[in-house]
Amino acid sequence: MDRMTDLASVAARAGVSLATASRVLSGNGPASAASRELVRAAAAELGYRPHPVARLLAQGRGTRVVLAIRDRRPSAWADPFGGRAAAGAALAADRAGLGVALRYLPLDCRGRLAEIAADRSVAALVLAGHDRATLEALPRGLRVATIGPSAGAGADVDSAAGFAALLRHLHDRGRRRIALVGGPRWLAAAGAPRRAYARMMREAGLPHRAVTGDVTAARGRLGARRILSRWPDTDAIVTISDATAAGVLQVLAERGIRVPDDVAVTGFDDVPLAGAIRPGLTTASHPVERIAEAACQAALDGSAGMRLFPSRAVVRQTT
Amino acid sequence: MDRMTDLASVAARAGVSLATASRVLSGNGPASAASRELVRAAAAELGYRPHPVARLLAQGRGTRVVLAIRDRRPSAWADPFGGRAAAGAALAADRAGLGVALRYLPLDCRGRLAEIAADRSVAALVLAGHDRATLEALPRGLRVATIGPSAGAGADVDSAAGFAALLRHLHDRGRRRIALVGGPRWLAAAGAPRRAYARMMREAGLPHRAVTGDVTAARGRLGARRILSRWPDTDAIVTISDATAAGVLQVLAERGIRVPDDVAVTGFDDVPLAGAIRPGLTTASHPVERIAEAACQAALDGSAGMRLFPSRAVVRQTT
DNA sequence: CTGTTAGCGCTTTCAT
DNA sequence: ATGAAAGCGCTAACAG
Repeated sequence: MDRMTDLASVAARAGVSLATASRVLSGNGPASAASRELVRAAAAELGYRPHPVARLLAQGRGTRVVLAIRDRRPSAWADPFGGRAAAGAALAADRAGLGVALRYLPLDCRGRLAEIAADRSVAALVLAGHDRATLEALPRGLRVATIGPSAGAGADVDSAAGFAALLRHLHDRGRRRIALVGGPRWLAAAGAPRRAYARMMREAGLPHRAVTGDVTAARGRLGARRILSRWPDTDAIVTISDATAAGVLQVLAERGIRVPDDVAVTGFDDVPLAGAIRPGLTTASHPVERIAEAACQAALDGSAGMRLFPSRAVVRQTT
Repeated sequence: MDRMTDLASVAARAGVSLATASRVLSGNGPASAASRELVRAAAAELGYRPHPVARLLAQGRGTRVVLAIRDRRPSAWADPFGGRAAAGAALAADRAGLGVALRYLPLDCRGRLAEIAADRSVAALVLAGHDRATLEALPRGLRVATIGPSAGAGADVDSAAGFAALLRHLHDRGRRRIALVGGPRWLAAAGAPRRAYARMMREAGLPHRAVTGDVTAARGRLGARRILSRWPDTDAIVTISDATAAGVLQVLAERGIRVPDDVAVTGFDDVPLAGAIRPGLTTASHPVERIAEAACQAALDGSAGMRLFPSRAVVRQTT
């Protein structure tokens, strides 16, 4: 591969200094219309391509954004959510000439965060699954955005609203004994649904029937069994993940309980197969890629403020 | 944030030259045990962290690996496969101090490939969905690995074997009139299953019954209807994606055709919900993350040779 | 508005 | 085995 043309060649060809060429091509600093024209032309003729790495080094900025998920399970990236987030972030990073790296963070992640901050190849950090304490332990001097609630910059999905919409839908359909297979405390994403459920039940004067699950079908089965034995007259079961809902559906089918006639069921997330199975799973869909994209963008821009994305209820046949 | 220690400080503290410090810390070039010890100690005491960007610039290498998928649909990244591949690649890239950028490539992608090659921030390209012509159009002087068949470096899933295993399983269960909902020509990943099907049917002396679909439930429904009207005595339907299989299952259910008693069905890929629904979908599972990881690694190492990963049949209740 | 000149932090010849 | 010095390609003060 023959040597690629550099800024110096462009400057020479345009008859201006290196600095001027840099100014017009990078868009920073002043430049007369005349030289701007000259430099542009020279760059085009020479097929000049800036060298992002050199630029970043000179500016002291990093080359990649780290997308980190804090979770109890080291396999957290295997969740359907993980891949979608990675894809969204990588798309956004690409627009900035950067790349994204994935990291898994244990629940206690102070050390890891410090490591990330010390890595000068890191341009920004996008954090998911954090709690209050994590946010406070965030090293200063590191561009950060969050996926999920936080005071700083980032993006989030309004899962409280989405979950509430699902509950309201059930209520409208006449369901009054609604049970929840919620998530464990450490699962940050499960907090909003749990609170939305508690609030709705309280306000509507309905009984609070919650058991703890996670995001697997196995725990969905377990949850359903517990619910049916503790509250046999339950007429709806809401869950925090589609897989959990699928587990619930299994138990219901085994026991000859009709869905949605006897018991309605809802999932959460709208994974690929949710709409393809029969009965189609009522759930809420989340623009995960766009959320990750927005968070990535926010981290890079250093813009403060949270952007909230909708959690849209998708009514199918299980309700 | 106070200024971070650089190599010069380490060298000074160790009482050696910058060059020597560089040699021991980067592991390239000779160094006496004595100075090695000195430099290591100094680095540790100072909490020295190398600056990856500077290193990469000095070496003239890029900072990110581009993961590009060639497809007819610009939305290709939204496939379940996309996110998993992105996650795997980002994990591998991270280990090398790099990041991953995602690109969509149209079927005719020569221009795009040239662009990628001209971008000096690109350390390597991992290509998926390519065909023969694409491989030949690959710009020289660019580290490349493929996900999918190729003569060079990369990783692939042995989907021919996986699909054949599924067919053999059906045959063992006594199925003799097996129909295929295949993929369109342009969908590279559909080639191996199609050929495996054609070959198996021929060798077993069974009738060849194939219709064209894609990776959606809608085309699965359409495919199933076509198959049932053209070959009403079909006793098994194999597909190239779980969503397609789900579509097939819908049509079968609508018509009161029992699964697997009357007709067996198989999917392909083992998406998250495949095992959670009832009847559980028989399919083949693919270590997509590990494949992307291996391809990424291969591209960065510049190591030639393809690594083949198994496509493992997962028998559940639809067969 | 423009040119000169130092860096950015590390690698890598080239002598010694 | 080691050191001096020349880059890698670009940006950003600083003068003018």
